[in-house]
Amino acid sequence: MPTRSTDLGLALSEVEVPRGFGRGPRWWCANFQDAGFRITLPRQAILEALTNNSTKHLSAEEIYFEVHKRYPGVGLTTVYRTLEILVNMGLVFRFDFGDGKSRYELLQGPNAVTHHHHLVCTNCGRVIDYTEFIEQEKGLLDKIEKVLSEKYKFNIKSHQIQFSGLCEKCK
Amino acid sequence: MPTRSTDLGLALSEVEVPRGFGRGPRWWCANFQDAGFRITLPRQAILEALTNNSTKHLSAEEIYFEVHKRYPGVGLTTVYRTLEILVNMGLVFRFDFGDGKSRYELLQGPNAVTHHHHLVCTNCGRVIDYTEFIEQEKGLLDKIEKVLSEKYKFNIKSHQIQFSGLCEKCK
DNA sequence: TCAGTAATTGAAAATGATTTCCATTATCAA
DNA sequence: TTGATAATGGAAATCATTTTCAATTACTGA
Repeated sequence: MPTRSTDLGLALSEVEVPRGFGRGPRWWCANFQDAGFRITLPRQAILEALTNNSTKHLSAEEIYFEVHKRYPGVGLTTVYRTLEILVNMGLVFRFDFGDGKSRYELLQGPNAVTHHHHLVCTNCGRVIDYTEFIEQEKGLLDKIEKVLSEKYKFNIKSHQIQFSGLCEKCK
Repeated sequence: MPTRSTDLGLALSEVEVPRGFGRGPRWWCANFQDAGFRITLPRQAILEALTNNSTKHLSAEEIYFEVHKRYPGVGLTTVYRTLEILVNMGLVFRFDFGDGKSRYELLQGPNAVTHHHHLVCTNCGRVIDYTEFIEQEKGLLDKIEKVLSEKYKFNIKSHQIQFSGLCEKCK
């Protein structure tokens, strides 16, 4: 049985790897070790949760609940700490839709979402990931990124476009 | 003397109106009254502070300090309440650069900034308002806004573009 | 001009997301 | 296997923002 347990009452199962992706469930291990971080069970659990929910915009607490389903020993503090590491490493992007809590999305990995363009209702908080104009946006954004990187000496890691307004119900 | 005082110890001075702008210091009064809100001294002070600092990205507390210089009787609670009204009316835009506090910028009025495109350092929090590519961005964004408004039945009020990364010092 | 009335206010308390503290536990290089 | 040290979880602390509430104020109609 591909399960092992620890004193904390955690259990790590093997993750199903979708066919067609070049990188397995532990694609991030090299990132961690190169940066001097250790591979721990809580971190594996958190990355598993992020990978399995890459199309959602989970908050830290929602990630905690998600992790908690399978690894009840992992604490909310560790979720926050791990997310900070992941954001700093550029593996995860932190969004803010104005509802007072940060939201997180995988930037790299087997289920990474690469397009972070949103339509946000400022009243009810509904978020739509729109995928129209990807190509046109990409062309312009790449050009802008190149120019800004050089002019302002920034090492640009990501970008976002956000339209805000009122959705049909809230108008 | 163009100053009057109240029981709260407030003092409202006349505001210098820059020549060349079509709208005076009270351009927002109609917005407030049409929406059923009253014109009060604290609200005048807060709009004055926003107008005089339109190129900065002030937090609620910074706006409070700014207001406090001339109107020491105005409380932080009122600053928050007024900002919420202004954001809902579309006169002010609320940003979040990831440092845990919201930032506010005038969308309308004599000193309004219309271009909300930023380059943010995720380490030190430095924010650069870049003005390159305004025309090209505008063309594409207007087109996207039109299509998204119709498709998703949104009443879009504003947009933002944000590039995140590390500045020269933090690399 | 002058109340009457409901909106607005400031201070203090409450809230809620995130961080810090610290004693315990787990990872991994030697 | 072991020891140094990184990582952990729970509790407490922090900090931005919101709520509560009694006092004050702005605007309405007389």
